[in-house]
Amino acid sequence: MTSFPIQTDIRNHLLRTLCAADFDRLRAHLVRCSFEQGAVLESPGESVAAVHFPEPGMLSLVAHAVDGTSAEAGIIGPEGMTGLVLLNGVDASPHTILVQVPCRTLLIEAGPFRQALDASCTLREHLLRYAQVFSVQLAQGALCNAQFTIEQRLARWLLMCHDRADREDLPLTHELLSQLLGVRRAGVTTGLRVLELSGALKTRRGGISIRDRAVLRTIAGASYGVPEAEYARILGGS
Amino acid sequence: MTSFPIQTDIRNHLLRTLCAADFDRLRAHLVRCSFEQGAVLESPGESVAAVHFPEPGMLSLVAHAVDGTSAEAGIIGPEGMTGLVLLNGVDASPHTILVQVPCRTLLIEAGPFRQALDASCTLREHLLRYAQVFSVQLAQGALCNAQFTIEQRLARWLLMCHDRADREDLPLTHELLSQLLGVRRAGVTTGLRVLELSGALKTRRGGISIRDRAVLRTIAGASYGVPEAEYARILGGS
DNA sequence: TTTGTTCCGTACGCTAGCGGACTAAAGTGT
DNA sequence: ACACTTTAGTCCGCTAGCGTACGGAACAAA
Repeated sequence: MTSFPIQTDIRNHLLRTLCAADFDRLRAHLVRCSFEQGAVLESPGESVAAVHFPEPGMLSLVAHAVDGTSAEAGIIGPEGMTGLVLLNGVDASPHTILVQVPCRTLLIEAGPFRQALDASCTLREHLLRYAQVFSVQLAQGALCNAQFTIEQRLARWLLMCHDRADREDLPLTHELLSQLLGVRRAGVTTGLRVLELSGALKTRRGGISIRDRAVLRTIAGASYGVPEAEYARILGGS
Repeated sequence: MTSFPIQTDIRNHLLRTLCAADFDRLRAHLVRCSFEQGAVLESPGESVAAVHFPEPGMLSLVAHAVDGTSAEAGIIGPEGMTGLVLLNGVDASPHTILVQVPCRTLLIEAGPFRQALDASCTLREHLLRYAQVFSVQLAQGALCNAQFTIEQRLARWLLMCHDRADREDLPLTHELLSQLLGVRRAGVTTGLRVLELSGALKTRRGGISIRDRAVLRTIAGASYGVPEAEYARILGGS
């Protein structure tokens, strides 16, 4: 027999901060899932079958050009959800969503999700506020890609990942980071070496341990913080 | 005496494709406005007082970092609207929206806009579909800034601007373009020279005339097209 | 232990784009 | 007609980051 989750046990902030009535609306449809690194939750052009509310861990939204070049555009973790496209009344998007740091999620299928949205304005409004913050994150990512160095963008990315993964050691290869940032693999290696020399982190084969967020924030400079502040303003106190 | 606009006279695609009932809901609140280049429709942290539905012309959504560096993240024209932040139930965003190519808009104040949204699901769904396309545009912009050259990004930008402005001659200085793309002014100059030599456009002091979209598309390559296709798929036929 | 594989460090030559600056041309105001 | 401002073209030296590639280290399988 399946036991439905209890709201206060949930480690996804969006679900945690739903009012009790809205949470109960979703509760019977929520299914706990678990994903390894590399799992694909959404693919370009495919109908989104379900929405995920991640618990600690990290997902990437990856944008693709028609020639196959791609780069990460957004990051999703326990502060958010996947499937914003459904919230906007659309069935599919041209993006990929994939798991970077293994995580559990609470899944709800598209049908019941849509029904719940139709049934509750407050639920819809809650999730739309997150959609707004996420679009701020996308815009900020565009800015960073245009204006900041690899080092700064690495620092920003690691901070954002660390915020969501809730662990110090992140299982990330340089190759993976290079694809997400849209830079060379060797560029990531040298960038990470600088961060390591400054004491911000330790690198291992296949992994990075965050050691000093303050140093990372210094290096990230102005590239980090805007979406985070917006999240706190809009969804932090609820 | 003010005469309220007639739907079929309107040159904003979102308003044009509203169902008649939804349009009538907005109609009495719509006010025609006109803006020069440089006009600011939204500022960081300021409550959004009104939503604009542009007619031919072009607006930029500009993202800012905390240190003042900025770059354009999105483009809005007659296919869309400003004030998505209100649609998402939030009062203000950290972005600026400003006019790049002079245009008229149909304005509706925040209060009546919110009332109309509450009164009509179909209206809200229509506009949310645009919000989805716009977020695809933001993600694609992030990808382009990470992966494409100044020349390609210029070509993409000019195509997107031309799509919206409905005129061949665009009043744009190199300085302005450089701020939007987040590159050097001199970089724009040399980039535009290449585009001009390939016959894509003519430059004048303070302006650019689009001559050959096909050439521009060739140069833009894979950087152009994804949000446009998504718009056609989601909102084109309605 | 050996073999194969994945991942990381590094190096070399090269290019795009930067920062800064100077000049010329095109417009504007008086 | 004049001075002034804005915009555009160009150039120099420089750096970040690219493409490529090689060798070694860590790990996994046998």
